[in-house]
Amino acid sequence: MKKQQQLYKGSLSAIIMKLLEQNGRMYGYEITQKVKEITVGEMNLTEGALYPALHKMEADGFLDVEMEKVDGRIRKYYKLTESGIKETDNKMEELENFVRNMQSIVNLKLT
Amino acid sequence: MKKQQQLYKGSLSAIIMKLLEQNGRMYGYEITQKVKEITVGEMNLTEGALYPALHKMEADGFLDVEMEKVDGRIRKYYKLTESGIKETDNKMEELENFVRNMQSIVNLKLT
DNA sequence: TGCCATACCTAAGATTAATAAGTATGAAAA
DNA sequence: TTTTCATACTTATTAATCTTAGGTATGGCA
Repeated sequence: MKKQQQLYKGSLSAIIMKLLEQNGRMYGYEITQKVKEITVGEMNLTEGALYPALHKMEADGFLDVEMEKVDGRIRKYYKLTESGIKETDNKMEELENFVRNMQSIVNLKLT
Repeated sequence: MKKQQQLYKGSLSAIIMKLLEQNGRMYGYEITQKVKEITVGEMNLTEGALYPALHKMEADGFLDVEMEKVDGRIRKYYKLTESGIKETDNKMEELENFVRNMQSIVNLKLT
């Protein structure tokens, strides 16, 4: 049993937005699975964090939603709005600056 | 006026510990100045976050304190304990894993 | 039948940083 | 000389964001 990577608080929205940017549209559960897949199980987005985050981003006008019934189950597909695309760029710049600054301070070893 | 970099929550203790590891011992105010200097003003540790964090790390046994009076002012010098050194390694490994995973997900552009 | 994966949801709690306010010294500027 | 600024510490309140822990429901498989 591998140790779960804890999320640094503030990074979740960047993850969501970037995945939506890359994939066009996704539904919540799909996002959790994608993150698990990409990080080989090291990161696990909890649903208790994910869904409220999606709702907030929608309320903020960064995401649009489409409901679809697939195999008897409801899926809510999210995609970035125009404003969401801009916000994605902002978030990414912030994240990159953060990592750069952390690099300077703590001398990260990234293989 | 440059935009201040917000801290991703969870990163503060890693910053403090790594600076103490590099510099042997430091006092609170010195840590804030060091971070400002290294990041060219982009990061600004708020004192309301820093001091409580130092107190908690001391309470957790990761830091030792020495009080000194310099120029009529009290300074509290902190240094890592044995347990603090181990914790520093853990924190750094976590941080590196986090950045690696973020790399895989969002494709960070680091100059 | 019961369990598991899928797919959504929310309430309560914990953690952690920001904001804002305070105390105090000493040096430099007005 | 009075005020302002940098130094140096402190704490309480607020805000943001995640975890934990529950809940509902469908459909496939053992």
